[in-house]
Amino acid sequence: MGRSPCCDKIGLKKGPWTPEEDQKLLAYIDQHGHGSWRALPTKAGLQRCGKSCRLRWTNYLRPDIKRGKFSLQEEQSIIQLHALLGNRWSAIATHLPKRTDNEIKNYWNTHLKKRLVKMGIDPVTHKTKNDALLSSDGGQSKNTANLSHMAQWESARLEAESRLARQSKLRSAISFQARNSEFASTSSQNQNPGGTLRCLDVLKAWKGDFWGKDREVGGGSGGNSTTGIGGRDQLESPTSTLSSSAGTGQQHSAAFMESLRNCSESYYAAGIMKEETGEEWKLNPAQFPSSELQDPPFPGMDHSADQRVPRGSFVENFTNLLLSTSSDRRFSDDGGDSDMNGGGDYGEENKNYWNSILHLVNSSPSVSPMF
DNA sequence: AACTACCTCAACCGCTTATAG
DNA sequence: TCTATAAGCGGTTGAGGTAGT
Repeated sequence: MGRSPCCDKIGLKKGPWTPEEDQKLLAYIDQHGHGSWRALPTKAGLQRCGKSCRLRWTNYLRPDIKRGKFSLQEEQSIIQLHALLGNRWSAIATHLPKRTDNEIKNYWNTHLKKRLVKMGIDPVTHKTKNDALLSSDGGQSKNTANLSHMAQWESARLEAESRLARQSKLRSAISFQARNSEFASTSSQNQNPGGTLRCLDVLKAWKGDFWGKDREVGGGSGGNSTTGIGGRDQLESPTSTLSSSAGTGQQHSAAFMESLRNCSESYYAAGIMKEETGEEWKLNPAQFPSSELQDPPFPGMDHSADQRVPRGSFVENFTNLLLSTSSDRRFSDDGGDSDMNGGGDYGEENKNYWNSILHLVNSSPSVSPMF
């Protein structure tokens, strides 16, 4: 399988973009959408490869990118999501809709990682040095295995969500031409920058699978989604409709319409609106067998029934599981725990740490304002 | 002022995955 | 099923900026 020559082609420019090039790219995408990135440079009159154009657009020119300093909350979000997802920058970026994966990655490597190291926390494992020593005792293989198992499951979920997103993007691209005549610009919509509205909130999907959907729509019991208007719970998470009843779609739409009043890009809004109301995010059972999404081999869960109701508090179980890897706490199958050997202040710290991660993904922090 | 070391981040590289034919 | 192509993603690089000496 031969690799395309990309920028090695003679005559293609590399390096920093000039304002003139930016203008050309912006003007072209404004008018036509990006379409095929490979074909774009020729059509737009740019001496660049398509890949370079795509990166310039996604990382810099996209109109909805929030640039500048990261807020404290954004920093916390990144750290916590990194603890959960690792170096999955694109996945992390979906939780920080106005930030690009590249920006988050850079910020992590240049700021946050160093800060964690200074604090004595391993930026890879998110464990303190003490914890690393404890782990080396070797008495926690079971809990570590559980955590690993969960991480693998989460990875599988991310991949599945990713597939779904790509399919939806494709459909969007197809419908783009039709919408193009109505809207002056389609660039944001077509690209769906950072998944602003389509954020693949796999973690919420996960939560939703276990907790049911009444918390997802209109409820927003946790975190900052207090108004129900313009909040991510209602707007951007495609997964929020994955397992909800058909009736919730209208609720989504209503909340979404409300949020549109704050949206300066009507074309953008309309494009997504179509998808929200058009059941774009409904699961295709053929591609997502229910078992794939609803059968996590997770301790403490009752897998026997169709409605997989956790026997205990899912958050509690999850936190305990995570915590157990550092405090040698056994995790029993019925959600209980026993043999609390270590912990103390340190265990409490860890519990708070991981609880904060869960809180983050459950409550859709204030980093999520849509526009 | 001049030099050096370090930092930041836009951009590139190359691998992986998805998709069309 | 196989192959070629396109796109996405994460790791890395290097030019420009800044702080320290």
